[in-house]
Amino acid sequence: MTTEMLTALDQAGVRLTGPRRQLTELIGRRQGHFTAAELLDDAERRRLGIGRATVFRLLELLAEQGLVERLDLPDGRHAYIPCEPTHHHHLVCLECGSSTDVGDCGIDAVTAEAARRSGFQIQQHRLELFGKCPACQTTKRGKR
Amino acid sequence: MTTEMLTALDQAGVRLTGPRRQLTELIGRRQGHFTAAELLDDAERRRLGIGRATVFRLLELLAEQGLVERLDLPDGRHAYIPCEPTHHHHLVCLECGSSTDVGDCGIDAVTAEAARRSGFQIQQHRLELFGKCPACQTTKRGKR
DNA sequence: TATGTTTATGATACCCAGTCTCATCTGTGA
DNA sequence: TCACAGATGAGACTGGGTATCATAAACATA
Repeated sequence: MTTEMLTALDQAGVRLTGPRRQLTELIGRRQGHFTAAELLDDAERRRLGIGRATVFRLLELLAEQGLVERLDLPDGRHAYIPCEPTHHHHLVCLECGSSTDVGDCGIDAVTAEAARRSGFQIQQHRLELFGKCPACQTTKRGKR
Repeated sequence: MTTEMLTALDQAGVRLTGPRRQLTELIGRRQGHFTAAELLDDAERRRLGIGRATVFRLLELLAEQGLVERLDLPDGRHAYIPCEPTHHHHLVCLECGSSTDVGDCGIDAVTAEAARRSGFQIQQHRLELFGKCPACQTTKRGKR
């Protein structure tokens, strides 16, 4: 995944700097969603000397490329989640934080129906699903 | 709407204080979504002497009662929107900020399908639709 | 391989939304 | 009208994110 991100950044015409390589590496090691603060912690723990601003700048870049998405957790926190740059929705496990992407699942019909009822022209939508992943269902306890 | 909010607050067993009456009044005057800062501005402009904390406390209270909902706008800002305390979704006009509630529109089928594909147990979902309301479609320009 | 330009960087100050604390005030039930 | 739990405002604080700016590093070119 790290390599995917790096090639995507390269194609976007930005420089492949040390900090960017290291941070994508760290993102690759994480599974599930993570907050900017967690990523920054990772970097500090390894004494990479990477600044706050650089972390946010990279996340913004990755978000622009659709390689990462900002997520609003039900508890109000913000998280980032690595993903494929196609339109999709996230299914987030509230216990362990892991997530899966799901494709359309018929959401277009829903937006069309809402548009019909309201007269709105719908330009974008956001659907986030929260629950319990298969692993956490069987273990009865979250991994984290 | 102001009265609805007040009776709901009363039934929730909290006190109907001056600041709460004034703030629900201000919320009633606004149409569409508003940010906490805007509400605070309203209060300051009228020299009501209402503190930041009180505004946030009231919004939290109203949110608990389902009379107001927190919304994450596409630009990342947070807004609040007055609404009925039943499960529904919001359709928000990106031009004038007005909004409508829409009922289920078949979203349950979508979440069921996503659950089937992923194996997740879905506990909650959030669907937000953004677009252009009928009025803004005809005027070609936003009201705000 | 050296160079020069352009982009990225880290430090730090800052901004904004929201929360916490605490002494004071006020709604409300008796 | 009184007593007191609950609400208030001021202001400090937190946490996520941005702006600024002098310095450093990537990389196209020679």
